[in-house]
Amino acid sequence: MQKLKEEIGEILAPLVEMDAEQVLDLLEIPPEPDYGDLAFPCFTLARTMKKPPPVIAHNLAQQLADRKGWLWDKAEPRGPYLNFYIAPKAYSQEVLKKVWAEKAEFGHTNLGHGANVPIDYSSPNIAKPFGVGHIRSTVIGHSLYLIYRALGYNSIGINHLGDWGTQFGKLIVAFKHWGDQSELKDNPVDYLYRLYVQFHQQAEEDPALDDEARLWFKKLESGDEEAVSYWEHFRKLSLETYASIYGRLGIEFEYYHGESHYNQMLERVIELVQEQGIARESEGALIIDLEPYNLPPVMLRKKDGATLYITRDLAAAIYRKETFDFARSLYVVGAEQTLHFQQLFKVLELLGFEWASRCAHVPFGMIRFKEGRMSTRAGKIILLEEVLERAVEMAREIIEEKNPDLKDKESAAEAVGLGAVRFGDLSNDRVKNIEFDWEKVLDFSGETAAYIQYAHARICSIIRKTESETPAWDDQAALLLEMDEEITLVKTLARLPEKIIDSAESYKPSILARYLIDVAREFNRFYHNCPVLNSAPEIKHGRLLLIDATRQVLANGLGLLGIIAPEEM
RNA sequence: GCGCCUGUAGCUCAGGGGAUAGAGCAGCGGACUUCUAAUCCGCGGGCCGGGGGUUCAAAUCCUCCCAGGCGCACCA
Repeated sequence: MQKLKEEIGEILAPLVEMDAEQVLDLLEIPPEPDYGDLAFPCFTLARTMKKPPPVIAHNLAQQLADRKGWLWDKAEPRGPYLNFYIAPKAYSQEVLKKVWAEKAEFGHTNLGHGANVPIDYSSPNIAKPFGVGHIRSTVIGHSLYLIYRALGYNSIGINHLGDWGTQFGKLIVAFKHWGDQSELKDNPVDYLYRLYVQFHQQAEEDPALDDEARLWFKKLESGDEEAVSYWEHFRKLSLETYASIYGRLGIEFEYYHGESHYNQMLERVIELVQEQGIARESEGALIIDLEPYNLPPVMLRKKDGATLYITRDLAAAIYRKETFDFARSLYVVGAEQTLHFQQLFKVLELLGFEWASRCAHVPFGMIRFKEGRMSTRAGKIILLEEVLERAVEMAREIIEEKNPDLKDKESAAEAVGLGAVRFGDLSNDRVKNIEFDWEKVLDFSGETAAYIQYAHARICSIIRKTESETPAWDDQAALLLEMDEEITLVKTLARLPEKIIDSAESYKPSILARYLIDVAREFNRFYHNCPVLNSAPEIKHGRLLLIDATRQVLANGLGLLGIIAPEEM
C-alpha cells in the first residue's frame, strides 16, 4: 500500500542520504511472508558506503531499533536486506476503511484526467463466422477498454470491421456463380462462410476466379451499383449476426467504423504521401520504400488502382488523431500482424506525425489446434457460439448437481460459462499461443473464473445470513484482525490499485486476472480456518468487514475483465 | 534466406536482475452433524532448451546455437 511505502520512505531517506522517492523505487516485496512485508535492498549502498550490504542492513536496523510507525512495527536485517514488518492491526484498519469508503471505485484512480484512448478491438471480417480466434481481440480489447476507464481515461471502443477488401470480390463472385437467396436469408453468416470456403476450393483448380474476384473488388471501389448492392446486403446481414454475440458477452463499442468508413479519405492519404515525397511507382503500383529502416516496402495502391489494407489503416490512424486527439491509440490485433503495424507506425512517423509514437500495437498469440492452426478458408474452425453454448451447458449441469435449489440457475450458468471462456483468454500472457482443448474450456476447477466467482458467491452467502445486507463500518472492529489468514488476505486486497495500473501500462489484463486468483485463494484459506458467523461478536464484526472488502475487490476486478460475479451459484 | 515471438515440474502456465524458482491440472493420502467440498490441507515431482558473456547477484540482461510458432509487394 502506498501509504506504508511513503511512511518508510520518509524514515529511511535521511539515514541513507537519498530522496524519499529513490527509496520508494528500491522497496520491494519479499518472497516469503517470514521476511516481512517490504524490503529495502542494500546492494546499491555498498558502493557509496564502502561496506558490505549485510553490514549496512544491520546498521540501519540498529538505528531504527526503537522506532516504529503507524503502519509498521519493526525493521529487521536479513542478509543484505532491511525488512519492514507491518503493524497488522493499523494496517488492516487502513486498508479495510479505504475499500469500505470507495466501494465500487476501489482500485480506480484518475491517472488519465479524461484523456482519450481509442482502442481498436474485435474487428471481425464481415461475412466470416465469429470463430474462437476472434474472441481474443474482443475480450482482451474490451477488458483494456474497461481498465483504462477505471484509470480515468476516456476509452473509445472502435470496431474496425473488415468490411472492405478483396474478400468481397470473392464473395460476390461466389454468390453470382453458386449463390441462393433463400439460403442466404436463413443463415447469412454461415452461408456466406460456406460460399467463401467453396470459392477457395474452386480457385485452386481455376485461378481465373481470383482474377474475377479482383475485378469485382475494383468495381466495388469505383462505386459500381451492382457490386455495392451486394456489399451492402452482405454487410448488413453479418452485422445483425454479430450483434447477438456482442450482446451476450456485454461487449460495447462507441463506433462501428469499418474499413469502408475511410474510403473517402484514401485519396487524401495518397496525396499526403506523395507531397512528402516518400512514395514511388514500382511495377505500376505505388509503394513506400522502408529499406533504410530494415522493413519491407509498403504498398499503398495496386497496379489495378485498388487500395490495400494499410492504405485504409493510415487513413484510420489519421482520422482517429484528428477526431479524438488521443493520449494513446491502441490496436488489439493478432501478433501475426506485427510487421504490418511496424510499417504503419513508421509511415506515420515519415509523414512527420509526432503522435506516431503514441500508437501501440497490442499483439496476442493465436488459438491453435494440437494439429495446427485454425483456418477460416479451409473451414477448420470452431465457432465461438458453440464454445459459449457448451460452456454454459456445462455450468448448468454442475449447478444442477451442486446447488439444485438455486432460484435463478440460468443466469448463474450464463455468468459461469461465459466467465470461463473469457477467463481462459485473459488469464495467460496474451503473447502466447493457446492450444484449443475442450477439456480445458469445460473445466471449472483450479485457476478459473469459477474459482473467483465461487469465492464471491460464498461471501455473499455469509453476508446474506447476517441481519444487515452490508456490515456497518466500525474502527474498533477493524482493529481486531490478527490471524495470519486475515492479515495475508488484507495485504492481498491492498494490491488491487497497483495491479490495475500494471495491467493498463503493460496492456495485460492477465496481470489483473492472476491477481484475482490470488485474492480468491487467500480468501479460501481464510474461509477454512476462520469462522465468521460463529465467532465472538467483536471478531465477527471485523471478519464481516474483511469479507465484505474481499467481495468488493473480487467484484471490481472481475468487472474489469468483463466477467459477472453472481451472488449465488 | 531475413525479421518478430515463444521455450520453466508429466501437462497447462506464473515469475521477466536480487533471498530457498511458484501455482493449477494429472497422481497419491487426508478434511463436509459447522458460514456452498466448483473448496481446503499434505506428499512426490525441476541441468528454468543448450553454450558463452555482463554483474556483487541471471530463469530474468547481451550474444551465438537448437526447437516450435508467426510474418516477409499487389490478402486482411
